[in-house]
Amino acid sequence: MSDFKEIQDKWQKKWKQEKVFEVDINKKKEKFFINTPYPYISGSLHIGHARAVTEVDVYSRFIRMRGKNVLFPMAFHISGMPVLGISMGIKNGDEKKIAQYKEYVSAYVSNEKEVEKIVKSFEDPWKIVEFFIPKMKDEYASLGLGVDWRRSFTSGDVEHQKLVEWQFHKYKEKGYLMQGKYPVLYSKTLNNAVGEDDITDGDTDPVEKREFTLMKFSFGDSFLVTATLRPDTLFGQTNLWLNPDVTYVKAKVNGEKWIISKPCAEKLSYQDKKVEILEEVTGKSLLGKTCKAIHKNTDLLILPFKGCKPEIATGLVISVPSSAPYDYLALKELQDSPQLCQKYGLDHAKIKAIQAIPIIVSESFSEFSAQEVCKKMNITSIQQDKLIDVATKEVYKVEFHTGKLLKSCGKYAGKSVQQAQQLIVEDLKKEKKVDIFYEVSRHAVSRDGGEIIVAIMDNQWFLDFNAKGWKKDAKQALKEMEILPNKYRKQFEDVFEWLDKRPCARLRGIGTQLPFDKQWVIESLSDSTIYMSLYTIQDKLKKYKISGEQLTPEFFDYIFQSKGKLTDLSKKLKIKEAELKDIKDNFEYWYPFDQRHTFQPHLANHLSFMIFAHTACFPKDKQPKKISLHGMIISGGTKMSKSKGNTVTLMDLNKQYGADAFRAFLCNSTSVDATMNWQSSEVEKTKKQIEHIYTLVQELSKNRKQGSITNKSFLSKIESCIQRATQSFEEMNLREYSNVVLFEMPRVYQHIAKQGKDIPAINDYIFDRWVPMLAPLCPHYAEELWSLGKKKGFVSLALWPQYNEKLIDEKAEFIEETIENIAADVQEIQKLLKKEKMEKIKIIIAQEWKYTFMKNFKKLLAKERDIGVLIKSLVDKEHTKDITALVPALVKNPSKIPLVILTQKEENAMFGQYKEILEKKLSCKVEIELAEKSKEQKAANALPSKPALVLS
RNA sequence: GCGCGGGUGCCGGAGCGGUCAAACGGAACAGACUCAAAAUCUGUCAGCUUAGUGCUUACGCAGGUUCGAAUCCUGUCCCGCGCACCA
Repeated sequence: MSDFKEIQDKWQKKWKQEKVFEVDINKKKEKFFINTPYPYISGSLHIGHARAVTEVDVYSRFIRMRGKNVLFPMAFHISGMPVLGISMGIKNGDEKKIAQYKEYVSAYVSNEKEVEKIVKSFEDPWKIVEFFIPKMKDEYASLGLGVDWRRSFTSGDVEHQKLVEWQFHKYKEKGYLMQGKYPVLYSKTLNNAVGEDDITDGDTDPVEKREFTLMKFSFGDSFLVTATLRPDTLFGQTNLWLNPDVTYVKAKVNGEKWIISKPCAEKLSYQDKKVEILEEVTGKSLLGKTCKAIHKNTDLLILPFKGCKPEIATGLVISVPSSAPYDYLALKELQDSPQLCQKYGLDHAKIKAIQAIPIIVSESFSEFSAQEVCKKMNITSIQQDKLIDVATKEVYKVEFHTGKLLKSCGKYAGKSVQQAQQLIVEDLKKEKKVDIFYEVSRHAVSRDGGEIIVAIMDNQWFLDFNAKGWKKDAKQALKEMEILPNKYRKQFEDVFEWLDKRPCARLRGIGTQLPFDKQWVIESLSDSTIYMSLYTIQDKLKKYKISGEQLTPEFFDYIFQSKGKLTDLSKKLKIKEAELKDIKDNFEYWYPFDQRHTFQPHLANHLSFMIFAHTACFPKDKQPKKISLHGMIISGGTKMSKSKGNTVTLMDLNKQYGADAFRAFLCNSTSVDATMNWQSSEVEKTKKQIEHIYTLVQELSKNRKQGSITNKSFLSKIESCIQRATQSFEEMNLREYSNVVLFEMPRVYQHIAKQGKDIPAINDYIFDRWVPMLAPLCPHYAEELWSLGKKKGFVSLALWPQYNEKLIDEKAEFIEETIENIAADVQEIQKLLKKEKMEKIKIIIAQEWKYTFMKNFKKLLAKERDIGVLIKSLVDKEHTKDITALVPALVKNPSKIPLVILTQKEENAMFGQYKEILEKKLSCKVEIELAEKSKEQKAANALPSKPALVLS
């Protein structure tokens, strides 16, 4: 057996040398442009990266063999934070990152000193890109991809950047961009917005932004400002909590005097507020005083609760003892203990008089949910904070979804909690009694140790998907697009419906600057929505040495939108007319792309943006034609991750299994849209299977000669294999296709090979078909077999076999099956009889009338199920008894109706023909007789294609 | 919570109104080949039954529609994924 590695390298080299996959305009052929999202540079590639490209490759190889001019290009994405993050990590001496990248680099470079030098150079992000891109190309190529690498680029290349600039000019012209306020996670030390990977443990314990409602309680010339997540409990407020040990501040916030915690004052200054601290106010000094309620004309007592933390929100909390377990317990503690009140100098009687106000009932709680949940969970003390947190969540969950406001809530009575939250905040906002404050969901720090808070950007750039007409255009484009599988269309529609505004630029990261506001960098999902168009012209831009300055908006207007005049543009940009025309011709020939194949979770973001972007930038006839989606990939039953150690890189893959085994496993283990589970033991089996096929085909190729094949059943089976493979492929059902070439074909071949007849002709026939059929799946083995079989040219460029429908012969297959069934039945009976030797087998063919009956019955059954009616219409006087017995049995078990119903004569002839074969196989005499002439009792049991058997 | 997808035999995983005890693969068991093993091939692989083509219980759970449901509907439990600046 030849080594897969050797074969793989040999053919990959040949493909490259002979430029097999470099394609140009060919007006004689129909073009097919397929692509998949460009991968992000981040180190070694793993099998997760490989799924989309491999599926595209297998499928596109089929399309190519069907005679189309196939373009499969690929590029690389480097925008955004990750590359920058790597380089910053290395610069900052992040040991984990340095070790990780040393490992990656040493996979390619053996000299340790050299490795160190290279990793050090990664302090410049471009060095990372420069180092990894060639490696990634090689790794991709090792999968046997038919990529036209001449058209490759990165999202940092000038051509790409100019394209994106043009795109954003288009957005601006159409009014699809807007600026506004936007809350972001923000590091105080980095002075910048941060993402998950900038935050310590941000990936494992994500930080969310929470929207608090600030309520302003009048207190002399100032306001005591509390923060709550439950504005719906407004009417249950009984008092105010603050921490007696904390020193608060009085601060001027947008002109008003607010009493809040010190950290809060600082945070507010990041949230679009003007803040000036006036003086300090101790918590103690406020205890026992009152402030004005905001929803009615009463006073609220200010009471101590040590659970109020100055770091969270304002450090002041409004008390709702009916719904909030903390409030209920804190109040109860004071009410139960005159001593405690005395300690704080409070009037116990006044506190004792405070009563929880019922405001909400829900599915599982009464109007005193706080009290109830504490009782249920055995919470008796304010000290049990872990339990109280759980209780609070539980109450909130139930009340939020099922709660209704009671009469006590004035005009909000009868509203659901969800509705009330919105209405109350809206109304109070009008009266200027509330404000909005954002807080992080947990204490978090950025990697340099700085605190994470929420800041409001007030000139954030947004893509406005609701801008005039955009959605309508996108929906229309979607309508005309093919979605595979189509079940995802509805999801697209839903996503389109809720898409609103999306921030599209950031203040940091690698990428293209917003051309009209250069402090912003276009965000990395927004800069990768129309780059597929660049594939059509990138090689020409390089060939004609077009510079960045020449790639002006007019240039793209002309190429992509046919705006402007060739002669004027040529003069202006100093590009030769012929060159401009060639570039445009290329775009016109290849675009739009025929298919984009990608990961299903991209649907709600990338793919949707892509459709929107295309409607904004390209004419109607250049919209994407088809989107196909694949499922995710897991390893050993769980998500791949470094920490689990179950990541399989393409380098591992190449060492152990090789491209063909991987391709076969990928396509065969599951359907395209389902989750694929990588299990090395299973891959091993697939590898064996393809090696087995390789040996088998190699052997059979040695004994070939054109000739006629008498076995019709065999021909029929192979022709239907081709038919099935072809049809499956057309629907991109790679699994079914691979089933046919990996399992069905060898089975059929081995079955016929055993009969030992017409072997050279059979070998010749199957070789010509099977090898090309294997080529999309296992291109390396297929090429090798093709050349071993002395065929000319690349099988990758050969034509896909045509199937001959006329040879697909249900009857022939049926006959063969029937004979095999008879043989099996005989052996079965023999076993039951424990009969070692048989002298004779009598095959008794059913009575003639049963054949006509069966034929009629089958026809009738298609539209009639009523047994009574069936009997009535089928019965004849002679066979009443038999028919009344047969009909119910056949209705109940239609599997007894033969697939093909022969005539008695045909069946008799068939058995006559196979008599000798049966005799040989069963090694005894075979006698055939018609039931009409038989004296055997069993003769009555015979049915079409199920003769009665009598052994002796 | 919202949205989407899914729960099938020892396992992976097809099937999406009748030919379904359920494709295909794997494991397991028995047999052939072999000195032996691997590979390969053949058979068995829910249970019972039988001179064969028969019966019963089965496709998360509970109901329903239908002559007929793994497949359609309703409810219910469980699992996975996405939820916006993150590529």
